[in-house]
Amino acid sequence: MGDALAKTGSLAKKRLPCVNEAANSQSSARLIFSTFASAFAVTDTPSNADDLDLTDPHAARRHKLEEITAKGIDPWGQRFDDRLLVSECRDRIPQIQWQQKDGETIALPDVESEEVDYRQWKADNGPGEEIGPIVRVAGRILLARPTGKLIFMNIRDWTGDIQIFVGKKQVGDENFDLAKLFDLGDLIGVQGRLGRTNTGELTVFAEELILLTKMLEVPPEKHAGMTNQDLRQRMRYADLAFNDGVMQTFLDRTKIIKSIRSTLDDQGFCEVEGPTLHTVPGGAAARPFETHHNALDMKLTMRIALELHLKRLMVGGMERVYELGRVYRNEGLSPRHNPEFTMLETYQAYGNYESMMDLTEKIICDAIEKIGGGFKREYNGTMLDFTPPFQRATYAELFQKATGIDPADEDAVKEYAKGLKLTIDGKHPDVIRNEIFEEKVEDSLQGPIFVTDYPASICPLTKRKKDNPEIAERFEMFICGMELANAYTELNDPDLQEELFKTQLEGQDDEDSMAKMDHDFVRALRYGMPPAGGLGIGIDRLVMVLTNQKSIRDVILFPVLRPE
RNA sequence: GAGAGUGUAGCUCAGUUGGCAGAGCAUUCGACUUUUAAUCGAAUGGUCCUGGGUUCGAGUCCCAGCACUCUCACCA
Repeated sequence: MGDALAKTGSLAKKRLPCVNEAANSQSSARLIFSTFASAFAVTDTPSNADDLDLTDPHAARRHKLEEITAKGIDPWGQRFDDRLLVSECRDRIPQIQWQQKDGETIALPDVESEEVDYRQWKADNGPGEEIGPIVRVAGRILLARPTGKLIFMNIRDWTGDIQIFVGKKQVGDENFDLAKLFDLGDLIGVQGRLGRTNTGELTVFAEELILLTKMLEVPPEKHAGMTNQDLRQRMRYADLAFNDGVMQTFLDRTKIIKSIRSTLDDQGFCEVEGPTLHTVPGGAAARPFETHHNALDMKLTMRIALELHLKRLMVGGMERVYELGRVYRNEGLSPRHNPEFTMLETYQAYGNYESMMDLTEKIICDAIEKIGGGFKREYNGTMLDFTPPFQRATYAELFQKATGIDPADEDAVKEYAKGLKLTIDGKHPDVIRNEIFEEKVEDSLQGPIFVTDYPASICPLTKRKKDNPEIAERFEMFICGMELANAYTELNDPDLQEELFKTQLEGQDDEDSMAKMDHDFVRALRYGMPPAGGLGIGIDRLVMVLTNQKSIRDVILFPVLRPE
């Protein structure tokens, strides 16, 4: 072992002019690299090679890194032009054909099918040879099956996996020696013919191998992957690179968000960016994160909602406006809560909560069409049907159905609350009603379902029903017990709004209340905000439901974690 | 913030009544030119989360702490 190292060491000095003919041959890149190689060769490599424990996976990778450098190959790669994505290789499958000796080409049989034995088929249709396009692919090595003078590898780019065939005779000694220095997780480029192996597997038959980047860490277990939740989130890069389906979930998230924007844009909505630093944390009932502005020496809070600034813009005449952005709430974590999360809020002048219901359906159904999978889809083991229109029911109906009591009967409600061991002292009747509702109804709403017409006093930013001031024109949409959307016919009476800000709801602490006085907002309303419908959608939760992920942390790339 | 569970090799996990620390994958060496989580043979690899305690002896029992997961609370 020591001998081998000594040899490669001297080799490095002899072969300083870059011998990596296989790599990209931009001469400037080579020039830069030979400087790199010489710098590396001069820098003393560990001399205690005899002590190196090569069965330590990390040490083995470091050692291969040195051997690669000693060959004059840049282990960190160069620009790699004209490559095809794996998905594009799949598009070229029809170009793989069988050419008989007389020059006639015939299509391959359905090699993917169980019944077809491609090896036998070739014998029956021979003599001849398989032909296919020359392709260049790049990706991360996920699996390797070396069989002597032959190596099968599976590489992955962000569109899929493909098999690589490396034969010693086919690629030549130099390429083959390089391939033997590849480890699982390395990023490589391959040029070769696209074809099929005897077993019918789509394969790039390598003619040229290029190391694009060496991986120095050890990959997770190749079958089980990285299952530890904490590690997955802490090292999202490894989770994305090695765990099946993770990339797809996040690409779907992007598709969903793009789809939401395009649905709204198509209907004439205008996207804006409100401030994330607020002086009054309004628009929702939540504890804010606090921060401090040095030059102004004042307290600022991170926004907990988008609402009040979007409504100011409605006053200004932006008749259809939305923001799709991050809000921050200083509260507990759970599989459904992350301290920062993405919300859509949108407002439509001259609409009401019913226009928002239609819009919600459209937003969700459009997104489903973009990511595919149909309106009937599974979430967490239950089948959900998103075929519009979604189910609708009033708050009172659902309350009555679940509890058997009339929500208008205050005494009966109080008795029921006592039965649930809820504390009712000093609480507003609507607050008690709502606690019962949350306890008995919400969790059981499989949905998607719109719950409409909430008690007015728990909705301080909502317009009351014309014929019943006790009821607010509001809906919430639930799926699997999760609240996904919340919409109002927006309150635009400045005096009533000011009144609602002033009167704290009975039984609610200041910090629990939505009713935080925002004088400028009330002034804005006095300038005249059109009657409007407003809608908020929890984007992370929507993505959870549409991508069938149980935890919000599986749809947020970098959820909040304690430091390592 | 409360309760329950988990923490053992780089990764995934076993570990019996308290009695020498185990497997698979990965890694290293050997064999193999159409493999499919390749296979076969051999080897290497440990702060058993941390700190105390009980004991002749602790991965295992007790106490405290840390981290994660789940449930609940706050909340969307």
